[in-house]
Amino acid sequence: MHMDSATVMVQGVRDEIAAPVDAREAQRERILAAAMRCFARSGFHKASMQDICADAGMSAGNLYRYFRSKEAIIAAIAEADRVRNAAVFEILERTEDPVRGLACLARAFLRDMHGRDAPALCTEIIAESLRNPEMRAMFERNINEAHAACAAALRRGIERGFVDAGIDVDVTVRLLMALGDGIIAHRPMADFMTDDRVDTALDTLLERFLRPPAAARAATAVKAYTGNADTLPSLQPTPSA
Amino acid sequence: MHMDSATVMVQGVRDEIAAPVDAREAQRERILAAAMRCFARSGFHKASMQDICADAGMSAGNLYRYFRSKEAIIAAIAEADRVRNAAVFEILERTEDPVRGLACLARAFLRDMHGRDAPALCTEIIAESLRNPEMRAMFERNINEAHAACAAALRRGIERGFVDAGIDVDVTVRLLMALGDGIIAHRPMADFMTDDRVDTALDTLLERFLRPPAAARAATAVKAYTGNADTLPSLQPTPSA
DNA sequence: CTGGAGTGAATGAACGTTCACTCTCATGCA
DNA sequence: TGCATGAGAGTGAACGTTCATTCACTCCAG
Repeated sequence: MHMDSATVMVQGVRDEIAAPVDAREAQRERILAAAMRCFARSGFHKASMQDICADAGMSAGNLYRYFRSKEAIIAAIAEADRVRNAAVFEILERTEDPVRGLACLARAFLRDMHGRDAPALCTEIIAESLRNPEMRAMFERNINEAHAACAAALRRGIERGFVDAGIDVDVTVRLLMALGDGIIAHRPMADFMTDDRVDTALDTLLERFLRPPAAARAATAVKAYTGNADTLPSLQPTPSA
Repeated sequence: MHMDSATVMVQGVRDEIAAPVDAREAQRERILAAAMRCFARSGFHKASMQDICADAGMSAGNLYRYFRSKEAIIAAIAEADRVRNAAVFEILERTEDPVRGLACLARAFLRDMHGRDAPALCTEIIAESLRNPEMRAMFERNINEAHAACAAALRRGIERGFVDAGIDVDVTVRLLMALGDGIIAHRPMADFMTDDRVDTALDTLLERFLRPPAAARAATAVKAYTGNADTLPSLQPTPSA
């Protein structure tokens, strides 16, 4: 935080300090990568600082020059998770039809959460959030951002006739998030949950759950979704980029 | 295990040995209850045996007379969880329409998983299953039982026209389980997720996701679901009970 | 020669587990 | 009845280990 604003303020002499700052940041990220592997392998509390040091190829004393404590490392990981997630949720703002947007987002989310480490880490963060108040505050901030983005998209979709006006938007959004986190946790334990089968089923679920019922759709002037489930959503051109 | 079969074999003289065996079992359950509180509060690895002893009102030495190790306590808790879950999934076998059966099951499941401890414990078990192979084996046995029950119910429902024949049964089942576990984890962090709002949304989701599409339904001779979402499923009379 | 990068042994606390011990009480024997 | 016996319930200090964290130290570039 301090680093970031300092960097901006001295941008004119960036060359003088960029090297050391970047080196420091690179070391921090090396430690974070090692910590994520260890935490995914053993959990926050069973993984020891010695494990992280060994994985990062670094002595304990040196590691403590970059992170004040184990808690600080955990917090940094949760924050990195938040930033990465926030990026994924921007898909919704660039998509006209929120149902297709959610399907696209789900694909991106599930692709991001592949591998051995990501699911274990994600689930560990949630489990820890249910007991550690500081972790919970962090996770809630994360999830409230995502919730706001999804809810706004759904309400926009309702106005434009893409989405059933009868749904309970807040509960629906949280149900979909719960589904996402649940899939992340369950997928590594079921080898038949391949990407394409899950994608197809999720498409069907989203289309049927969120679309206005046929009767209501017929009565609506706005033409709602009529394409097939395999088409990617048509992205709106983004004015700023 | 040994105790159980022994008890059966000497049932004629049960009075002589019933008292000590029951006392032992009562102590074991007292320890398990304490351990569940501690594990829910701090997680499997951060909760210490001293914490559990204090919560159970018992010395460390005595506790080890009832459980060989901390791992053994964790295993016993996971097993108890499995047994309790298996009971809930029997609802499906007593219900003609699996969509209503799943809605009913979801209600029972969410009611069971209330309180402060149950969600934290359930999530902790899943998180631990993603790294500890022994815990994973136990959890997979648990979930495969449930999966089989759900999948059988859905296939039966497809034959009878209650459920869309086009769904991917295995993936759909696992998606619904993921949704359930996700709700358990998310609900404590969102106070608007009240029982009735979640139940209503889940009813809608299940009805729309699983029912045959309107076109297919009209072409089917079997009359599918036509009741409203608030009605409880009509339970079939169970021949054995 | 100064200051940041990096080391690794040392520290005290806390961990899971063990063990020598006491207490209680039903039973066997006088 | 009165007493010795021993098995099971329960205790809590002690064990060796591992933990997160610290610190006196070396190294090296500028």
